Amino acid sequence: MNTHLYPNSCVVPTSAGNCFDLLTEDERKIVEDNMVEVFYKKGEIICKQGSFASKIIFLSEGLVKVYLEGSPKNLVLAITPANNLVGLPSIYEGNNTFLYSVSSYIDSWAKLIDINVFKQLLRQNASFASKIIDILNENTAQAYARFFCLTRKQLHGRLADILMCLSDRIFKSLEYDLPLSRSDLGDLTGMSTESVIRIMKEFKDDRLIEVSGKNINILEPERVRKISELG
Amino acid sequence: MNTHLYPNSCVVPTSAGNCFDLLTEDERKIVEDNMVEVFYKKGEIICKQGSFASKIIFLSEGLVKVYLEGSPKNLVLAITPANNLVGLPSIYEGNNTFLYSVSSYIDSWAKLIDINVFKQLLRQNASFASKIIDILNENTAQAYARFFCLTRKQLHGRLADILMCLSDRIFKSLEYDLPLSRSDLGDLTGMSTESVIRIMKEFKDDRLIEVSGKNINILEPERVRKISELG
DNA sequence: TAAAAAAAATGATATAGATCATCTGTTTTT
DNA sequence: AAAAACAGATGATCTATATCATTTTTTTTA
Repeated sequence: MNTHLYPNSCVVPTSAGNCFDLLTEDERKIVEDNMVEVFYKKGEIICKQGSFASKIIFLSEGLVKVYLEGSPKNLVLAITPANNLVGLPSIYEGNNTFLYSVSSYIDSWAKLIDINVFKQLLRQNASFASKIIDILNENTAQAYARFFCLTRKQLHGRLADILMCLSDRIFKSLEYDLPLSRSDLGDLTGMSTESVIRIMKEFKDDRLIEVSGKNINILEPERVRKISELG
Repeated sequence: MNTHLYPNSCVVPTSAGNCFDLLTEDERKIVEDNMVEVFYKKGEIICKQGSFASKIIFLSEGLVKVYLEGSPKNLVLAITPANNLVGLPSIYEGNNTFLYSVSSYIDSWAKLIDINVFKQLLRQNASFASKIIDILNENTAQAYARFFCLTRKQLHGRLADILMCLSDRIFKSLEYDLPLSRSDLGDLTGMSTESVIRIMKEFKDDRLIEVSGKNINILEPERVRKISELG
């Protein structure tokens, strides 16, 4: 048994975009009527850990990070691209506060849905509830993979994991313009900014990737993947 | 913001024991008819990560660990006492294998419920589904707390966290006979056996705890809690 | 377009915690 | 009851990675 069962841990695999298709016409109308769409500038906080959770967040455009607050360093649980739900764990009856904070990496749009309306839909529409359970389980699987990545892999593996994850799941291309700083990457991989820079340079010197400024080009995806798997 | 929002991360707070109360008489009958009760000796594997998940596990008696397999070291996600459901994430439609392995710390009894029957109940009984969502969210909150503990706290904090967690949530007493070896504790806290022993000795020398063999007595719970909070 | 601020880069140093080696008790197994 | 295996304990050493200090480059602001 090795670690190759936990690749691409930074982000949830599929989108929750179509979960509302399972609602009836009437139910969709209720959602529409109890929803506002809000714009967030790059870097803004969308929800704050510990605050009262009155909304479920559907990210319609953008890219956000989901993180636990901690001093001196936060812990990034996931990065979430467009068409995903955020804040689902706060529908748990015993806890009506946000488990985590969410902030935007880039300009983003979110639809905020009233949490009581959402809960009511869960109670009355079992196939919708079933779909939400699927999404929660996907999130759990991702969190476990990430948990494994950050606690069992070392720096090279963690950075390789993130680079491939961004390529596979966010940008869907081997070349991409990273909207994150090296310090953001450090946050994401649980390592210091300096270590990110050093290991990026190693990867560059080994001709695994090409880096110029914000542009990343993965030259040897299979070798990078190997590094991510071996930790 | 500090870490005191994530205490007691080793184990899920409440029990799932009563979730079946939300079923109708007929539904409960269906569960009974599609369930077997199995005994597991101490140390036996109850389910194996990656294997086909055909059952949901309800632990009726005992104490188990839920872990991800990894070489050279596994990652313990949670320890779960009696009256809890295990294996819920495998009800996710896209993935019918166990996300994790489960093995018993002590002799245990489990009721194995057919997964398709379970899924059918979710689809037809929305308040049952809603309760299962609550349980999943509780598990998620616990996993995040543990994630934080293992990635942000250092050894003293992690060991203090486990000792208090066992006291608060499993044994419900400041004094308890630990059914785990020092090496199990290392697994649980993500540290080496030697470090567990060394830090236990420090706690003992500081008169925070009393240790004789398997017996642990927490003399200064508030100070131990403080150490767990400060990392 | 100059000045200021932020991000990236790099070398030197420090350290938490693992690993290794060894020893002593304590259970299992034969 | 002897042998073997295991759990606990302790000191010495090693290493991955953080932290600190400084410099260079890029971006933002005035």
